[in-house]
Amino acid sequence: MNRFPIKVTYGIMATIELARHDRSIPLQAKAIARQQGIPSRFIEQILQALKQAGIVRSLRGAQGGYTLAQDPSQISLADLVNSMNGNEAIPSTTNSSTGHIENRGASSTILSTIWAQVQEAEQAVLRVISLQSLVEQHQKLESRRSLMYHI
Amino acid sequence: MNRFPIKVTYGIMATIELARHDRSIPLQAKAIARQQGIPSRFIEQILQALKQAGIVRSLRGAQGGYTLAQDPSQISLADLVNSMNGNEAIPSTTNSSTGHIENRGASSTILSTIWAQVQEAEQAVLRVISLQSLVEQHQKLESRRSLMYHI
DNA sequence: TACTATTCCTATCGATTTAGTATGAATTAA
DNA sequence: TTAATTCATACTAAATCGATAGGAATAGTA
Repeated sequence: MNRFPIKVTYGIMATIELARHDRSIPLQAKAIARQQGIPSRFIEQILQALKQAGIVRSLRGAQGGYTLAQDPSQISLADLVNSMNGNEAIPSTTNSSTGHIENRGASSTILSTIWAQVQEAEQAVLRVISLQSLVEQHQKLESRRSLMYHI
Repeated sequence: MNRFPIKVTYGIMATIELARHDRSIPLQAKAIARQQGIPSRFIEQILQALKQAGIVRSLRGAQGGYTLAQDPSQISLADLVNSMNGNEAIPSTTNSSTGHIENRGASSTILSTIWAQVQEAEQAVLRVISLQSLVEQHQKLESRRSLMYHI
């Protein structure tokens, strides 16, 4: 079961769609929504996040829409996932009211560093997967599926 | 910042406490709660989960409480985290109403396998950390802290 | 036996997060 | 000028998280 947040899933689906599309012609949020079965008002918000992260470019107005800002081979899954997870706000360890270093329990200190290792392991997996490879896998699956219906 | 769910964090703190405690004498939920600053009604629930997973044993009635079911060196962080995350319910890919294989989109299929890789990477990190080592790190941190206050 | 301390079971609750809608302003090609 | 589109912001329903609550079951002890 896919357990990425739906926002992340939709965002990836959208970028796959953009990658399959002619890069010189903007693709509208509505079109992406229709092709992938995503609520169009929702995908708009997600595309905003992708834009803030510099993954897509947008063109406003009639005939506007979205295009990829980079080559699919240069975009990693980590880029995509991170941009939609709202990029971790200031992980400072100081207490803002006192200005002192927070005195958390020892267990909390230990678990923080372990959590960091877990995060890094996840990032390592995601970094080596490019949007390019996602698109290729996508093509393979789709064609295999159409073959099956052919029999 | 520690981003494990609080349930997981508390459960780990509880097992550390149990590991530091004489294994032949049951330690009460209330005692653990007091020592670690955890709501006692809450830690009870978490200890139930740890019991279901076979990590702790319980004794009911007066003078009852909890003990570790295994040696701290035999318990991995993965065991702890998994037991409190409510052990992934039946990840079947069949649609229960139709009995047919679910026809998810290609992207969804791809993301499922990627999610599995992410999960495995996380597990790999957690598997190599034993409760034993957590306790040792805990001791070190505590003694370093008491030294600091000594100066 | 009665009393008390404890685990165990299940329900409820408030706050936060997630997933999605709604409304409409700003922008731009035609 | 119009229609199509992104952009900004607010709202809402449902799920999940972090607990709290009440009481049944169990067991040591007087």
